[in-house]
Amino acid sequence: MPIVRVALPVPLPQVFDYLAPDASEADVGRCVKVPFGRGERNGLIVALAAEADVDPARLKAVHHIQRDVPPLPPDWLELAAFVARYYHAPIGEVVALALPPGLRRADGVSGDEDDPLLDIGPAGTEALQAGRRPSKALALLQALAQDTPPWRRNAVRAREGGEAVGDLLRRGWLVEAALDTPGRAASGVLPELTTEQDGTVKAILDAGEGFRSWLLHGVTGSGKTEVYLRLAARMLARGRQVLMLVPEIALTPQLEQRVAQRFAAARIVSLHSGLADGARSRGFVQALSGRADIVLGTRLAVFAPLPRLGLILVDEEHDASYKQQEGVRYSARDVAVWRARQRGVPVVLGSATPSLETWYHARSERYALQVLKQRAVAATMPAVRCIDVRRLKLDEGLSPGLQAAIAQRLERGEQSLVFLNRRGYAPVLSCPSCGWVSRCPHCSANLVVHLADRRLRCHHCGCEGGIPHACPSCGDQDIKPFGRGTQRIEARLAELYPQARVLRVDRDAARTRRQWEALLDTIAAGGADILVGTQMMAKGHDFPNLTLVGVVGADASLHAADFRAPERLFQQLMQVGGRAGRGALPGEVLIQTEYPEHPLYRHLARHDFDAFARMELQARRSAGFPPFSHQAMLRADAPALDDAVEFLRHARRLAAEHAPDGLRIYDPVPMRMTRLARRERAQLLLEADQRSLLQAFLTDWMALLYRQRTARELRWQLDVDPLEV
DNA sequence: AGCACGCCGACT
DNA sequence: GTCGGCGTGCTC
Repeated sequence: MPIVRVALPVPLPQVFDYLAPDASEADVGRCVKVPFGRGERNGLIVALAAEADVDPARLKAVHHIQRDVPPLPPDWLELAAFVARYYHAPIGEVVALALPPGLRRADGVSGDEDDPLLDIGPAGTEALQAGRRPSKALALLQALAQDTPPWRRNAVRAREGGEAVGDLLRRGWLVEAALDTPGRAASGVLPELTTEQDGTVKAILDAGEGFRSWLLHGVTGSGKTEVYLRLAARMLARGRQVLMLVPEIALTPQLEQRVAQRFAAARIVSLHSGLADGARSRGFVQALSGRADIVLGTRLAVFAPLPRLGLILVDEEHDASYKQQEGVRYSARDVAVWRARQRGVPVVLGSATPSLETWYHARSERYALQVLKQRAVAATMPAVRCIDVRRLKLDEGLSPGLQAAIAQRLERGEQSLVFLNRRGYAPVLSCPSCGWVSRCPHCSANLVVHLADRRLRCHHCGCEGGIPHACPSCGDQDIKPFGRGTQRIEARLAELYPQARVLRVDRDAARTRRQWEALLDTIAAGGADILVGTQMMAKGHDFPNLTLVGVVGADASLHAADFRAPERLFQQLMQVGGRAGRGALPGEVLIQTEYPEHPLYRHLARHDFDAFARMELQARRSAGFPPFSHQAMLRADAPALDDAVEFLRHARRLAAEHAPDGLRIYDPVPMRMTRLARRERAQLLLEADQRSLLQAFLTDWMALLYRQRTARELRWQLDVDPLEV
């Protein structure tokens, strides 16, 4: 009687054995429905076993094996096992996170219908000429007629008014086109490559098909995407699949559009958490069955099964959103590199501001390096200058120099951006007479003043209330917002330049994708003169008429406790600086600072990422921080801090008993933001110079910790390679 | 994580 | 006399 080993979505570090009378080796990698406890669960068969690990009398039989979908291949199971092992997460939780929810339910997935290539048929050509009355169907047909055929059905569907695609097919306006190679470019004319781009493409292709990690370090505007597309084209032409990871959902539609335009014949699947269950399952199954040619998505797309995988691309590899910050805390970028090695394919990590880990790997020749120094678009790097604000009288945080620069842009009809990483009107409301400040009742944070909708709001737990008219503590009427956020800057700019159109771009102004796109459209259409924005503005959009970026309040990150703060600040400033002068007009970046001589700003002014990276790595080397050591963080949270700390002390004692030489165990400390949403949090840092030493220890330690019984209100989790310490 | 079992305080 | 508090233990 065959026994199957099933991974179940429970926080237990084991697999569970079941009887499966009709199971065979061909069922490994299939989803199953099994009885569990007194209920039923969906899981994944990860292996066949000859004998059960437990008393055979305890075995139950599986309820149902899902055989409508091809099983997940062995390399995928290995990938899940690796992630479970490396991040010390239960295999069942890894499987639950990697599989689309719909698929896991194992109750029939309609997924793998083909995505046919379409062209305009004779009836369509007739309809275009017939001068019919306007309709949705005709509008779509007309839009398509402006474009180069063929198109994938799904790509047509994704267009504006694309719901009419079925209608067009029924009418015969669109017909199935002949098969084509997916790597063929849609439009005959490709953008010409710069010498650098060309060299990079050649170097990566010439290195062959085997595993290799590449860092593609290209300044903003150097045309990294074009390099990705050329590489992808070659892989598609060879009949291979391409996996392309991007940081955030917000940026995927644009890229998807561009990829779809370039590779009309390719079946493109996009995978991200914003997708409905059905769409996510469909995409996953298309990848699994080998029908999808390109999988484009956010970090969870790294788990897409790809039988013909030929290349992995990780765009903006430094981006923090590749690291999951809850549950299984995996880094999609690191998993991508592992996967490339496992499958023997190249992986290209691209960034204008690489993470110092990646940059170090490239310098120490573990990764191959390709550099793009020139902007592909006809534009020079922006001039970066510090405004020393130490002896200046600021007007709501704006220096005379910055104001003059803005006024000059207004005169010339160009756009300015004031960049400030703090949304709201003011970070706190406070009473000057008794010292009361607006504190969040659930977090160790202040409530932020939002004057736009007259609310006090906690940016950490989301709780909010009205703005009091008098001090809740002493009754003084004279309570004031202290400090500055985007709303306050926006208001002051509107006063200073009444003729200008001031537009705020932050998470409050762009809460939905629709709002965000509307803002981008307004900016692109020249409907704004001055932008006030947070880091949302730093990413990937071209505003040809934007020539000035003013940076306000950056100094705060200069002396932050987190050793990665300078890295993030430099990356952010370089990214936001890259927004200036991407068209024909030269750009200027003005940084208001009290430390105009700070090396970080000096390197930034010279656009010298390498010098900054060398300096920062030197500091990390002497402090023994990553990448010169490897870290893991055990975090605990409970209603009372003492309980969290007590658990970590206990964990530390267990650790000390088993600790090998070379493992550094720090003391449990409250987290920087101790209280969050009514829970108090503490953490315990572990560090070792050798990754293998740390990993071996963690395996033993986790086994001990999983056996501990803890109070019900205490929660803990391990974070391997934590981003925030 | 769920969900049972199980043993002590204030209620129809 | 019971409803329900959460400690403890288990899930193939």
